[in-house]
Amino acid sequence: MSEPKLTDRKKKVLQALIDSYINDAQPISSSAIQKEYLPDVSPATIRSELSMLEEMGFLTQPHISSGRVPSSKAYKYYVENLLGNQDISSENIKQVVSQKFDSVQEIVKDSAKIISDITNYTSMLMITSADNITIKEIKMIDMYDNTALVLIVTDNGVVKNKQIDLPIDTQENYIEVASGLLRKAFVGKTLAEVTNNDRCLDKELEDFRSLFEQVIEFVMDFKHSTEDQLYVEGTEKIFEYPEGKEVDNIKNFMSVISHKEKLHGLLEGEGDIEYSIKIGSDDAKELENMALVCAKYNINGKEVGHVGILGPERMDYKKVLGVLKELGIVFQDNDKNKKD
Amino acid sequence: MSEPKLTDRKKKVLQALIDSYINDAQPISSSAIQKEYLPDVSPATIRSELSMLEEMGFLTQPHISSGRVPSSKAYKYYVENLLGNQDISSENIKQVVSQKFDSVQEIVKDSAKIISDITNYTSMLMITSADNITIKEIKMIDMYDNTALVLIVTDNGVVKNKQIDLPIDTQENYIEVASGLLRKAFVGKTLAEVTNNDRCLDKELEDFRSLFEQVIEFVMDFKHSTEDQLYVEGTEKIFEYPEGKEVDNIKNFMSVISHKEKLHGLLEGEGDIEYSIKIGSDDAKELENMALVCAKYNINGKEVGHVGILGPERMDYKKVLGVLKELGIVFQDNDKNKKD
DNA sequence: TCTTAGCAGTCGAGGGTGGCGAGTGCTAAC
DNA sequence: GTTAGCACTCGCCACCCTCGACTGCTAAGA
Repeated sequence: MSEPKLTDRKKKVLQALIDSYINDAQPISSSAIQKEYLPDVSPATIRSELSMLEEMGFLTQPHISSGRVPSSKAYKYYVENLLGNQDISSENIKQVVSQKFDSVQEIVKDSAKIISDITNYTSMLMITSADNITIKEIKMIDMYDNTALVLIVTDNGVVKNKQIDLPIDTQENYIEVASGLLRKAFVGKTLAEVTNNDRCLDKELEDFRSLFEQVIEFVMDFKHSTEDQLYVEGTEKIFEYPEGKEVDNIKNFMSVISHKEKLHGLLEGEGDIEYSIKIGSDDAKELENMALVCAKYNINGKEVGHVGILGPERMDYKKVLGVLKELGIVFQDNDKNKKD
Repeated sequence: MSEPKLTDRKKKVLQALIDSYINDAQPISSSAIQKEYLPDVSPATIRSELSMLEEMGFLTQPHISSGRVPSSKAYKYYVENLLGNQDISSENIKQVVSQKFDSVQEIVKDSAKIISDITNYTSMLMITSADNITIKEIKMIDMYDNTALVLIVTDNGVVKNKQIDLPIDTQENYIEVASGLLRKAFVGKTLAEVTNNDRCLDKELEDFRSLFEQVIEFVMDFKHSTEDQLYVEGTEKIFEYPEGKEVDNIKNFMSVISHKEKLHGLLEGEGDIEYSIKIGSDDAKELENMALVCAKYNINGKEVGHVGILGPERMDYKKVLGVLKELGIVFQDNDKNKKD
C-alpha cells in the first residue's frame, strides 16, 4: 500500500486524535485537540484539517455533530509512521527467561500469562509450524494382545506414541521387519514430507500397507495435535474496556479466541515475516472492531509458534510492541521483516 | 432440605410455568398457563395458585403487572420432583465409546465436544483424581546415544513415555534387567501408590537408584499433567440464548469457565456423590443466573474426572440429564447417590 | 494564500408526558 | 373452592422538547 503523503500538521493532528482516542474511547472534537495538543492554531484550522483527513479515509464521524473517531486505516498509518519509541519501563518481565521449565508447554503458558498481565489485553500463544519437525527415530514395539505401539521421536525431543492394531496372522518377526521398514521410510523426513507425500508402496511391501497407512495417519494426528495447541490468557480483559460493553463485540471476540482453525491462519500470517498487525475487518473479517498483534515466538532460537495479542482496535500499540520487544519477540528494527 | 408439600394442582402449575419458561424465557401469565396447560380451570384460579407459590418462594415477578418467573428454588424442586423420564433419542452418542484413543486427553476432548453439541450448552471436562489410575505395563526401550525410553501403559488405555538418560557405563543387558525390575516394582500399582511410597531400594538394586528416581519422577509428572486439565467446549453457546444478550451474564459466564481453581471446586462437589446440580447464586455465588450440572466421569469403570454442563438457570435439565445418562455418566436411578 | 472569528445548522442525549396493553389482586357471587 | 368482573399497576413506546456539543461555511484579516 502506497502510504499517503501528509503534511506535518496533519500528522500531528492525526496522532493527537488517535492518542486521545486510545486513551478514553471518546470521539474527539477540534477544540479538544487544540486545547491539549495544538494550542498554537485555532479550532477552525484544526477543523479544516480534520475534514481533509476524513476525506482521505482516516477518520469517521459517528454523526454529523460529533467529534471524529479514527478508522482502521488511521490505526495502520499510526503504527507504521507515528509510533515513537516503544520502550517501556522494564518491569519484571525478564523473570520468565530466567526460570527453568520442564516443557515447552509450561514456558508458553507462563509467557502468555505475563504478556496478558502487562499489556492488559488477551494474549494467545499457539504452538505452530510442526511442518519442519523431523523424525529422528521411529520404533515399533510389541505390547499385548494384538496391539503394537509405534513410537516417534522428533528432533526437538518430543516422543509421541500410538497404539496400532496388528493383523491377526502375524509372523514371528513381523514387528522387527515392520520396524525396519518404518525406519527406512520415515527417519530423516519432516512431518510435512510424510503427510504430503502420496507415496506408492513397493509391491513387496503390500503386506504392510495397512500399517503404513496407520502410521501416516498417526503422523498427521501428531502434526495436528502439536500445531493446534493454543494457550489463551486474560480472556476477561475485554470487559475492562468500553468495547466490552457491547454484546456484539464480545461475541466476535469469543469467536476469534475459540476457533483454533481460524486463529491459526490469523496468527501465522503469510510468508516469512517477523510480526504483523492486523486491524479491523479489512484485514480479517473476524476482527471487526479489534486488532491483533502477531509475532513469531522463539525458544532457544528455534521458532516454536506464534504469539498474538488481541484487543480493541484502539489498542495501545506502543505498549504492546514495547512488551514484545522487551521479551525479545519483536526486534529493534521495526521496518524490516514487517508486513501490515 | 425438607421438600415442601405441594398439592397436585400446584405441581402442575409449577411444572407448566417452568416448562414454558425453559422454552422461551418469557414471564408467564395465568391465562397463558390456562390456555396451554390447564384449560379446565380459570385464570383466576391459577392466579391464586401462583400467588401462593410466590409466597412459598418458588416464583418471582419482575414487576407487579407482569407474569411470573421461576426462582432458583423452583428449578431445584423441578429437577428433584417434576422431571420425568430423561430418555432422549439415542443419537450417535455411542460412537465415542467405540473408538480407540491414545490418551485420556483425546477421549475427554471428544466427549466434551459431543456433550456440548448435543445439549447445546457449554460443557467442561476436568480430569481429576489420577490417583486411581493403575499401571498395566511398563517397558524400557533402547533408543539412541545414551538415551532410553520408559513407556507406561495404564489401565485406561493410555500410553505415556519419557526419555531417560542412561548411566554411561551400562552393561550389555542393562535395559533388559532394568525393564524387568521396573515391571516387578510398578505393574499393578496405582499412580498414588507409586508417588506416595518412599520405597527403600534393596541393596542389590543400588545400581538402579537413579533410574528408579527418574521413573518415579516421571510418574509424578504424568499424574500432574493429567490432573487438573480442563477442556471447555461450546463456549459460544451462551450467545444462542437470550441470557447471552446481557453483558453481566456473559461476564459471569466467562469468569466461571476461565478460573480453573474455582471450577475445580464447583465440579468436584463434596463427598462421594454421583452427580449434583447447582442452580443460581445460592448454590455458588459465581453461578448467578446460571446452572451447572456436574457428574463424575468414568472411563472403563474408573473415575477419571468430572464433567460439567453450564447453561442458563432455565436450562433444559431433562435433555442434559438425558445426555449424561445416555453417555453412561449418570445412572438410571435418579434418587440414589444424589445431592442437592 | 493561509488562518481565524462568527454564526447558523445538525443531531444525539436526556427528560417529561400520555396512551396502550398485559397482567395482577381483590371482591362478591355462584 | 371456583369464577367473573373490575380497578389498579406498571413497563413499553412514541412523541416532544430542550440543551449543548460540534460542525461547515463564510467573510474578514494577516
